[in-house]
Amino acid sequence: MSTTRQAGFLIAKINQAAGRIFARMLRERGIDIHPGHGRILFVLWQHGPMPIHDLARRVSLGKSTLTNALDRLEASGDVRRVRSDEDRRSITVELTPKTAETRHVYEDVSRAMNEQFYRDIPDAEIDAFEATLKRILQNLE
Amino acid sequence: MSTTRQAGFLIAKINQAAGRIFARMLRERGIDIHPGHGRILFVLWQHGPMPIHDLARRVSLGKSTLTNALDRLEASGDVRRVRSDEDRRSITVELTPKTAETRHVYEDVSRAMNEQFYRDIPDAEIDAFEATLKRILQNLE
DNA sequence: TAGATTTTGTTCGATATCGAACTATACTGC
DNA sequence: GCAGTATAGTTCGATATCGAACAAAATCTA
Repeated sequence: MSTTRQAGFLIAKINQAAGRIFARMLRERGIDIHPGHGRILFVLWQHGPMPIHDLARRVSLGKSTLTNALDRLEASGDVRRVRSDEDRRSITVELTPKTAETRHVYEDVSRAMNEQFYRDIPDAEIDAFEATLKRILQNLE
Repeated sequence: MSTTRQAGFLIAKINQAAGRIFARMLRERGIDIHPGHGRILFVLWQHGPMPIHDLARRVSLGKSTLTNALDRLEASGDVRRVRSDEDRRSITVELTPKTAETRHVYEDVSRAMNEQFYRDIPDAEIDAFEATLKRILQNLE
């Protein structure tokens, strides 16, 4: 493997920069959501209610991070925790109606973010790029 | 821009997962360096001493984050802060000889990390991928 | 050259993230 | 069924990261 390979470094930089920009955009629109929490809502919007351990896997955050984040999202009225009947250990996380409003703003900002992200990059290159991202993600899981 | 675009989300996930793996690998080899601090050392190894504001730009971390991280790296004897003579506001950060030892381990781990990252992905695809990463980084700066 | 502006770094308070240890519940093999 | 193991979440302590406000030094402008 060549020493010129530096994907981890580049991705970390991009993530820092993109996270700052994304948080600022949301803040300017009156939504005070940290990117990590945004990812949680995003997954729940996409896939519906799910237990915490599934959620942790899908957003790639540690369990204890989820506990903390869900405490906060529950206090602000965005999600609910429901203990499962089949498995009394498991807790299902579901969105409240309140989040339907923020969803539009979140998606607008995501779109704007993507536009900046991919400015002047041809569609074919973007497709290839995202395909590689998915392969890398599989390699890490 | 299609709604199927989700680079930010994928990159955030990859960054979380890769960061955890990277930190664990370093810890197992007796080096207790958080990925963020590792990036700082990496840049200094690559480019030599530089003022804090340049460093912040190159690692894509906020100024106040750098202050904190450098306090820690200075306390552990890895870096030194030297106030510049030409510009009395500016502080140059330089590595101490101590870090020469950790550099080998860090580079070994980076290599191992890259291998896992890019497992089963052809070289041509990797080259294209990293080229796109660089373009995206420019779009965010 | 004096006052305004810009740049550099720090301080401060708030929050996110992690791993290790823990509790409670479920499963498994005998 | 019972002892041992595995799994789901939480708690706890340590650390990273951020933005806003600040202080000090340099630069610009009139």
